[in-house]
Amino acid sequence: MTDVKSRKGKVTLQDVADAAGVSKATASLALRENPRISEPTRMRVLEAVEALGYVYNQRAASLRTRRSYTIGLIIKDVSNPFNAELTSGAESQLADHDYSLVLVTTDDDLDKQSRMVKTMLERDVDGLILSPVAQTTTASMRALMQFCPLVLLIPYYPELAADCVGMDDENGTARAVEHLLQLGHRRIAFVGGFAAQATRQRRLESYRDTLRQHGIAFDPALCIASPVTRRGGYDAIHQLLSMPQPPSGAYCYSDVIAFGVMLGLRAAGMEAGKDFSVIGFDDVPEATLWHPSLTTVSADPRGLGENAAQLMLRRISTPDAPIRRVIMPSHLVLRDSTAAPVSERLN
Amino acid sequence: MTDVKSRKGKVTLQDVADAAGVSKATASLALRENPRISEPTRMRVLEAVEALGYVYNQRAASLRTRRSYTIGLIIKDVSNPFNAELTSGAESQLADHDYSLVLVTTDDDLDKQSRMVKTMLERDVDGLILSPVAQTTTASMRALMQFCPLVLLIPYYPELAADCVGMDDENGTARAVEHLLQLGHRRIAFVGGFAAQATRQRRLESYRDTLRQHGIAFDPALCIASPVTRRGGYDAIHQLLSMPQPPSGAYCYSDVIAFGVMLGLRAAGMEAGKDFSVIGFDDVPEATLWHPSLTTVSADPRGLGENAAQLMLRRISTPDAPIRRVIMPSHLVLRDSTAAPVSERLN
DNA sequence: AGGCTCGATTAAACCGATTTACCTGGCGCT
DNA sequence: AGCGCCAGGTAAATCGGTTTAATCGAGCCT
Repeated sequence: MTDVKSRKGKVTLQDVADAAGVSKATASLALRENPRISEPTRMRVLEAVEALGYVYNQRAASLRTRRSYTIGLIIKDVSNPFNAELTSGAESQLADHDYSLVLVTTDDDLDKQSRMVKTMLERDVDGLILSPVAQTTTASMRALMQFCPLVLLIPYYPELAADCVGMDDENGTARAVEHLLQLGHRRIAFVGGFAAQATRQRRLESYRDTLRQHGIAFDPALCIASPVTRRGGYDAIHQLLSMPQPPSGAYCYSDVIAFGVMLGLRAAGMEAGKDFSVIGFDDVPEATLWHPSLTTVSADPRGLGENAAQLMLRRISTPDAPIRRVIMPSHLVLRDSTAAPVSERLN
Repeated sequence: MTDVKSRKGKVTLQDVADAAGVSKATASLALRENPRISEPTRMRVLEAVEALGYVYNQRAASLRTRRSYTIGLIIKDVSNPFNAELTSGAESQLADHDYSLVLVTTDDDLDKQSRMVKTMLERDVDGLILSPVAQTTTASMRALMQFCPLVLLIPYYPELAADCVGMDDENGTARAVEHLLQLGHRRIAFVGGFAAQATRQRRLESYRDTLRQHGIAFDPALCIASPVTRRGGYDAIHQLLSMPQPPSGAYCYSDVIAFGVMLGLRAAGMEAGKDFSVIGFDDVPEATLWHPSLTTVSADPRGLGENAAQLMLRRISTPDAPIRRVIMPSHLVLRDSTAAPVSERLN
């Protein structure tokens, strides 16, 4: 019986070579299936590997090959379902190509982001997929690109020549707002997020444009900023309902916000899809399951992660390929949280 | 202006040493704050680092130091909220100690798990946190432990001398079943999971014991196996409701299953917390938000991840420390999905 | 002046692989 | 016999750090 644990240190390629009666170089070439090594010799090496329980040391190899087969993913937080799906998509895509995912989170803190980026560079990842926190400067990202391939996630920076994958915020927003308009809503709130967020700016602009195209004036009082949490949505709807002329529907910055809004409605004795219409953004898995189920803009977070990984792999294999920006299509998923406004039905 | 990108290859420690007019050894020692290097010299090195934009290569260093500051986390799937929380807890705990998390998933497939374990060993992680798929043999885990420190997650193996963190399935289950009994339920189903799962075996046993202690015979027909998905719960409740003597409540293997059961009830024109009682396990964030909110055994997934990371860090710093098994306490969270059975209320 | 200590620095070995350039023995050909 | 060529293999350099043992000069003592 071959006892592996009896060896104090790890088994190295040199040990394998010795056992097979060849040189280290030959052992290396044999394992990498180089045709210069004859079949019988290769077999002897393979047997030695088996007998000694050798495990290849990718880390040592990477020093020479300059490939770590490791990609860093920097996001704000894994526990939220959108990011969890995104991570899952990226991980599986990378695993399919023998890359590993190093996951770090920033807690939406610029300082922590800087530290984490530094850590990743020191870990010598082959590339970095980054979902930058709001305050990240384009200059710092440009600097980062000099150190390793970079793929940007979600809030995309048009002025930065970097691969990125974002969502079609404009189209999704337009569909959502149009849906509410067609149902007969005239006072439609925009709920959640903060002004600094680039994504929110695009959606807000699109919301405003869509309203204007339908001859409705933009009312800043209907636009509520809030943290992207259920609590944020909960508080926002409370504020909206206590207005002299409350809205009859809300387009929310994210599903999470929309859930909060729905909870707030319930607390106020109202129900989404009956007394008030709610639309979210993201289409997280729970959206189907809420009661009522949530009408939302479907954003396919897993697809985002997969695409980001693919862009990264492409960039690594063809460093000089032209910049590619992937805009993931988003579409409105009609469910039960939207209906004609009460006033309309009374007529 | 110091132009970093103009350098073709990366800036190496040798470059720094040259710029500072010292040897590579001195530069290395200076950066690691070795007291043997005088302060003025250290300053010169630091300036050179700054001027050249040097980034430390942890990977190269690890070859000599035998520390990669990297921990592998192998779970079935990140997209489910329980695992997402767990991952988040582990990641933040590791990051606090300057370790990075390499995340891989197995899709609950033994074969993929083997491949991933191998990949992690080749990547030379300092330790492995593993949530083994059901069919994993103790022998294979024992073998694995000879290669790197191992912390086991969730389904713990009492016969294996390994650090592990699990949940108090017995106590949680007993509380859940007792709650239903106290409400007056007599026919209580056990829903979800497959017989091969060690965790399920423990819960099932505890369910049976609790019933017996209260003088209720175990009815195998009330025990439904199913995949751990919403669909699984949905189908199971359908099957249960079509029995001649259907149960009046169900203790579910996980919240996800419980959600499926609630959906199935709704599809059958019934409502949890009114016509039927449902208890879950895990207390995922959505549990609060369902309508009705879910009574469930709270399992603190984030705490599990944090504890696993802590065990790993401890094992690395003190390799000979005695084995530690952490059992996370679980307690019943009463919400709205449980109530006295209809029959009881008619009396 | 010679011997000693001590603090600061460095040369060189090392970690575990890859890769290049070189070596060697046998074969075919003239 | 002499030559070139080729298949198969290897020595040694390399990647970018760490670490040990040696060096070196200055200061102190007698």
